[in-house]
Amino acid sequence: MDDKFLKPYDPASTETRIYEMWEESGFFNPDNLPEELTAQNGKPFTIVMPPPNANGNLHVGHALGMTMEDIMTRVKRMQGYRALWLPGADHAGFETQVVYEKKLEKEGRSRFGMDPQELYKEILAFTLENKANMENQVRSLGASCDWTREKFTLDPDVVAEVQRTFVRMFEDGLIYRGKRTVNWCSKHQTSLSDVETESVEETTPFYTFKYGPFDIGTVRPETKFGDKYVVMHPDDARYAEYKHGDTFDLEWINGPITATVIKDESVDPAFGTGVMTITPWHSQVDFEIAKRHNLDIEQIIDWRGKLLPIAGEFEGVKIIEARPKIVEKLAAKGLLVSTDAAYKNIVKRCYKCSTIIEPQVKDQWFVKMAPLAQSALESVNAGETRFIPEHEEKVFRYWMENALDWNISRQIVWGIPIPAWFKGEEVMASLESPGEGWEMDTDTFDTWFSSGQWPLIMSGYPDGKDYAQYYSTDVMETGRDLVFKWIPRMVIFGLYLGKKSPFHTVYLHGMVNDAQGKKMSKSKGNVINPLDLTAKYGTDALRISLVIGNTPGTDLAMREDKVKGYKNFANKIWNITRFILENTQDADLEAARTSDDQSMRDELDTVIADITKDMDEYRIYMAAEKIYHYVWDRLASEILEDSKKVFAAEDEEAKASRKALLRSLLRDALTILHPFMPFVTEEIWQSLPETRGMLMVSPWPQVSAAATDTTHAP
RNA sequence: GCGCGGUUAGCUCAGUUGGUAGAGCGCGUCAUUGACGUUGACGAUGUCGGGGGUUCGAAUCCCUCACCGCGCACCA
Repeated sequence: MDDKFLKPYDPASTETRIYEMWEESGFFNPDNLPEELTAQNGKPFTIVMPPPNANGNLHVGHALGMTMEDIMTRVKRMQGYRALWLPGADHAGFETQVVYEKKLEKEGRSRFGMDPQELYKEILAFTLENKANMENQVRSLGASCDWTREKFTLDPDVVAEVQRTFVRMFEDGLIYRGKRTVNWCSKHQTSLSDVETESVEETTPFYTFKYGPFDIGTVRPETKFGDKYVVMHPDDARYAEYKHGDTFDLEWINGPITATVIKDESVDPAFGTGVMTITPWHSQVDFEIAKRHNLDIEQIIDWRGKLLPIAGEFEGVKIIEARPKIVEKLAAKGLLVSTDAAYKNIVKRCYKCSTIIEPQVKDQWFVKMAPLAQSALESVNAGETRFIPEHEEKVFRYWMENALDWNISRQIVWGIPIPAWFKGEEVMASLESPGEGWEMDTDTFDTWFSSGQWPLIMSGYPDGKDYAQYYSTDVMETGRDLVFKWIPRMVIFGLYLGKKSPFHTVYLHGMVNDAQGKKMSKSKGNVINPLDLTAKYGTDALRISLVIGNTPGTDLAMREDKVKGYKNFANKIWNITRFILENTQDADLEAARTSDDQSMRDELDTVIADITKDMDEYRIYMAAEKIYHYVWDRLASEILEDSKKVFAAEDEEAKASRKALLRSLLRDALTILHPFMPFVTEEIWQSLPETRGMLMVSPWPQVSAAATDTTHAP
């Protein structure tokens, strides 16, 4: 017996060595798997790793995802599949640019005024450094992914493919240039998609002003300078005397103006006075009304959030400061009818800096979502994509049924350039310049535009050697929060480009919260760093503590004492091995089995069959718990205790039988535990006299048909 | 307002097609020079959110109410 078993299990001196052995073996690449392993099955099994953002450290949510994906991959590999887990890294456009801008701020610098190319180079250097760091963190979690196939979203071939998709969609009429209302962040100076904003309910005073013969309500007096249309429902009897197109003169903020009556069915007669004025440039709804009636659309607020010359004396004032002054002025003119100070409304804010989003009208590229969403729904209806947990499918459907056209233009440098060209009013989508006088778009793609194509690109689309074999992929394992941000986009692109749903199963894990179940956040100071935990308790302990009791889609409260408990479990396995090796030095592994021992062997077979089924059905949390119980409560507490009596007695046949049995149980227990706790199990495997090669590529135990039939409880 | 989820032991949560409630941690008692004190044995604590229904039988299926969490939202 190896002397190392005389001391407690030491993850620190084990994990790096074991990982290097695995990585050097080449078995993370399914093309290299031993023939005798893949002979029984040989089918591909593919998981695409959600590419972590290369702009910082992994958080504990990453640790959960990586663990789940690694478990699925390892089980399939041991079952003889050509298991391929494809790692990647995301440049994470806006996210990374925000991180970098914060860094610049700390250094007293600003992106504005910097040469864009210089800024790009700086962020690239920053990202590449973080990317290497991130990759090592993924390794330290034990991830058995194929690094030889790793891609970065800014690799030249990826960029080229994403740009080709844009051109193709433009040619197919699925992408258009539109002058439309966008979510504008005046701090970050870019438009944002709807999923990059958050809506917060806030108390904002609701003012009612006299507007000629009408009373009109607003929470945004600062936008009212250009309001020259007054809108009401066509069937509102109170205003029947006013006809669509009537004009009238009135006294307004900066003097007399002429206003026009507009009748539009979108106005709710029950809200306020049933009359409103509109500011089409700074409101989505107003913009739609203006378009329906072909009305003038005028910008009031500039891109920095300051009032334009139309505001007269208020020109150049920040809107937040202008508001009370405008109310004051209207009140002085006797035009303020009432103020409801307790009014609650929804304010949209930038999800990164919480700056209030200013709707602005801007020329941007939009993806026409309706036909794409329709195909995604049809695919799900046809059962081509299955959600775990099932109820998440409803969330997916809701998004697909309500998908608005998607703004993919970002006014930031850190991203994939949009291959679009302008010449006067002319617009072209093309990888090359269409000719003289054409200027390329300076905008970059929304990151989801590239990450939406990730399963395709990672599996070699359109003509890579892997593509036919590994697309579509098997499982997409990711966080529940991405069910409407990322999943729909992957399905859409997968169907559009690859003609198949990009994965047959979507496994969504819940969010990892703190011990009290509260969301982790830097401001609360309750963030748990997974690497602190692995350093303290070992990676295996962290992995299995993230898995046991964690049902898909349900949030997990991360408690350090739980990790500590599973560190004890890793050591328990270590000591089980010590006991067995100490007592079976002279074992004949082929010794005849007593009937007692045969029934113990059958019992493990039943457990194996049971957890194999759990794994097939993605009940990973349950499989893990069953193995844990078998190893600790049955094997250690009962079978080992019983064995002490057998060894102390005189029955030589029983002793010989038991010795062989214990070795057999240990080997299979290590095997089924390996996907969950790969390091300690591999380390022990390497020390068993009867084993050859690596546990990582040892076959998953085969059990008899009788054991497989677990439906008939005794 | 719409949607989704949750409500089970002090805490965090399981409970796979309905068959008299489980785990970990915590708590209590006892044991142990033992493979392991990073241990073992035993134990206590639950009207399974409330109400109604279906059923021989409901934590589990249906209806309803309450509360908590999350997401979405172009009511000025």
